[in-house]
Amino acid sequence: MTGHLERIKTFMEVASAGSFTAAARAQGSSSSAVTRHIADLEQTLGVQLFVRTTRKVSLTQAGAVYFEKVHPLISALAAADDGARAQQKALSGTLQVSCPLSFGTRFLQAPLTEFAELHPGIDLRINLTDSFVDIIKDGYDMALRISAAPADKSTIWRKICPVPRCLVAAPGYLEQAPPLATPADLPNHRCLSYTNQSDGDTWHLAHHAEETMRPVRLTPAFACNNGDLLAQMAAAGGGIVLLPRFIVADALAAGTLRTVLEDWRAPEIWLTAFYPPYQKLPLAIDRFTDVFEQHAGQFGL
Amino acid sequence: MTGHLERIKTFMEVASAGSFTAAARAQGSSSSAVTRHIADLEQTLGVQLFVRTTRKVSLTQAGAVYFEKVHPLISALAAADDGARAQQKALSGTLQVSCPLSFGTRFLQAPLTEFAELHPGIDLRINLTDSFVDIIKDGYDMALRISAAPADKSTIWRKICPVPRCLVAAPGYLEQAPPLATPADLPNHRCLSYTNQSDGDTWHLAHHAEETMRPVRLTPAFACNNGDLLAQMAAAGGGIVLLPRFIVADALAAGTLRTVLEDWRAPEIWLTAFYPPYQKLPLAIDRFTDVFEQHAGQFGL
DNA sequence: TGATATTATCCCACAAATCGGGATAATTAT
DNA sequence: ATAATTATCCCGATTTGTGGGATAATATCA
Repeated sequence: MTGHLERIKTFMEVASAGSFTAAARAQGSSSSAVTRHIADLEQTLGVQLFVRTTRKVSLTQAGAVYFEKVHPLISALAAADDGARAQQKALSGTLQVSCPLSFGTRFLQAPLTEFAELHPGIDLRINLTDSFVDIIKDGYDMALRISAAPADKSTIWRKICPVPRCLVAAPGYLEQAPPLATPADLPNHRCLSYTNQSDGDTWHLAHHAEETMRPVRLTPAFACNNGDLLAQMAAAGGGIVLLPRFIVADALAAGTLRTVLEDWRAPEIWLTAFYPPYQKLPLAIDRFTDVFEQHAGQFGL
Repeated sequence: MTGHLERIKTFMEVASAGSFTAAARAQGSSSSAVTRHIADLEQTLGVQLFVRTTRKVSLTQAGAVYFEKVHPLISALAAADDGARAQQKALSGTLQVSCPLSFGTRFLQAPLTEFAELHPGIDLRINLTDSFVDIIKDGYDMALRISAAPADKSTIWRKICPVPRCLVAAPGYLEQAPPLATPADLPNHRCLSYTNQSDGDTWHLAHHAEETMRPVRLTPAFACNNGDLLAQMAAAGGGIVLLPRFIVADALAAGTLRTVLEDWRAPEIWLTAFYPPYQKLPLAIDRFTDVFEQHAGQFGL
């Protein structure tokens, strides 16, 4: 029962050549193989496909009908194979990318525009969200994330660049707030926590180049999974917040926020690209990563 | 490289089931077989079809495209197989039959009409000719012939019924002709020979129930490959002719021809059906033979 | 957080299918 | 009549495929 397709191919060869031996030659096999292929096919179909003497081979009516039906199918199958082969190197189709919202609205336009110009055949689908999508289940080709240590073992990931963070608060808040000289003072403050990663209610801070991080448990006054809204809350005097610098850069320049505890640093977090566990990335994904990384140097994080 | 179709089937099974082991169960094989089928397919296509961890299996974009292309093709292939299977028992399609002209014009209408009523799905193609067609090359499903001993080894044949022959001449011819008492007198006569079979210029005759035939070499006055025309020539006084009785029956009744040498008989010839060298005849051919044989008893040959 | 269960993959020995070559019988061409 | 071509059959050898167990990874559940 195995090798059905090969038998059909032999059948088509014989039908075209009009001879078993000619088909064997054309196929690079032996005449016994051809005989058996046809015999087996006739057996499994229960129909005689050829009427044959030792000198003449001719399609039966059933054989002719079968040939007509099967011929375009085999061609289409081969075409499907070729199409699949081409897909690996295809710069077409769709490219589904997930990206954090705050980051995407600030930095994605330039690389996207360039990529779209370079590869107009690719249909870019960008999903801006701050939640961690299931790359495999939801069919993403790439997911950009800003996180500490990629622990995901079911994906491929690649660090793009570090994302500096800083502690900020509104000048108005600080004026009326308790003193703030070291992280030990933080529990007395209103702190706004980012609730996407695991534990937003604990900050880890280290002094200068000190190695070990010290955990600081805070009493959250407000929690949100979006950095921009956290920054707005802080600017409105909501409290202290630990955020990527790029999110608060404008507010810092405008003076609506200012940094606190500048001598302390939080653990490094990275802009990281996650991919489905391909053994070899399709070319389109590769190209997108190239373009994106090229722009990453100019983000000024 | 062999077993491509089986691999594709496994691929489709996995794509549907969303799991290798589930596909293995559904297919009645082992998970190792499934793994290898997919791996081999990916190898030959050069594309990763599934993105998989030990817990999740998901189609890649290339895999999804391949699935969409391949799915209808596999179904169509299976349908083609089923179609071929049905052909053996099909009472549809065309039935190409060759038949001698003189015979066909006299006896074919009734069985054809009945068969057409019984099997309206079959497209009957009757070719009336007195020459021996190449059943295999010209794609006939059946060829009726009137001949002595079927020597054709590349076909299947089946005797339907004997076709009595008789020697006849016009009364007008006989009045002015030399005496005719035994075959030995024939060389002195004008004889009309039928030139389809091998040797029309030699008649073999035996007296009564005598066993051995005696060859009589004649001097042909006219030769033709059509019995009706020979009969007309004889009726016009052209000479003596050896013809199937059914051809001259009307002329005998009308008196335009009468039999001679009634005590002598020519070798038996048979109405015979020839078929392509099928190992098992398709049902449509069988049915046609049935109807035809049923009528053959009433031909009154 | 730790233990359990599920899963894809790898490895290995065994079984099965396939192949090619030679022999055979049939048939056509010379 | 002879030779050449052809489909088929048979047989030994090779290739291929398979299933079961082991393994590593991962998700689920307590």
